[in-house]
Amino acid sequence: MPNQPINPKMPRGFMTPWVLLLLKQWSLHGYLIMQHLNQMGFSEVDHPTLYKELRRLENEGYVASEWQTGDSGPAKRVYSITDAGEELLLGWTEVVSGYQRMINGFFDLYAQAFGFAPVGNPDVGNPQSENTAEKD
Amino acid sequence: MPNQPINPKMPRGFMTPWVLLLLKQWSLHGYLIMQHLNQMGFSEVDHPTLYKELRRLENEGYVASEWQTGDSGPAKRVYSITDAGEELLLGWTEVVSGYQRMINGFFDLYAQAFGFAPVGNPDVGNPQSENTAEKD
DNA sequence: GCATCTATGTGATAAAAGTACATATATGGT
DNA sequence: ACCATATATGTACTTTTATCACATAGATGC
Repeated sequence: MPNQPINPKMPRGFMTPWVLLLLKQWSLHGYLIMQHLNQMGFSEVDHPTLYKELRRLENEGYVASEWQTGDSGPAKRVYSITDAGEELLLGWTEVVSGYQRMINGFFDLYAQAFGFAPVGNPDVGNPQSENTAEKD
Repeated sequence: MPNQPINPKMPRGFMTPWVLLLLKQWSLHGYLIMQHLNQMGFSEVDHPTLYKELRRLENEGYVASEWQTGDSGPAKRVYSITDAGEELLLGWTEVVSGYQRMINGFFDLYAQAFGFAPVGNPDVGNPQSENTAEKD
């Protein structure tokens, strides 16, 4: 395993549909969104990146926020999705479907190139022994 | 469908594993790699981005290139993967598996939020009529 | 009193991507 | 002969994006 150069940075454009979908399901503040994203596999979301993205989405009318004081701890800016945001989410969902097809294509080619699917990938039956590779 | 703000740009870090995998399977020059990537779903790969990425991968020893003159048309810089590149590909494959899990998580949450999977998504059986949504 | 967790933000810098420009071979059309 | 287009690769500049460091503040545990 190479240890240095892999930087699986999730770009803002990759994060957006997840944020919109989370806000479709729940009303959340930034800190909670960050924790949800981490749970869903986003490695170490940079919090300024997320807060700036939320601000941008709000400026463009896709989410709305209001301060939640009252309860314990520091004030929370709670976001909820708008109608425009739900529409945007539908468009982004098609994009994520495209990502999914690309990833399926990756593992198809992987199986072609190596003769078997990588360990842990549910795509193919992972023989690992009955190696029917036919590389030329 | 929103028409303006969705930018499904594939970042370089997203493109890398596909490039390495293509070069694991074949020796290709940049122009052909670009066409393969387009076929695999990368929308409009920016050619300077790809050429710079190939140059970077070569500088870091993950691919090697040699000029192919001789045949018709302009000279082609044909790339092939190195041993280090194959190792890197294995690392990236795990990352792509992570992407896959994230996308599966997206569609799971989508089904939760909307009560059904989006049209065209193979994840769930797409009832679309027997809508058993249980949104609170 | 101090560290840590929660919670949100700003400002400066560094990295990355996109745009425009540039070159060259080859082919097909007018 | 000239032009447009497809192939094929590249550089330079600008803009966008992301990261890092810094900053604040309430609450809890030691």
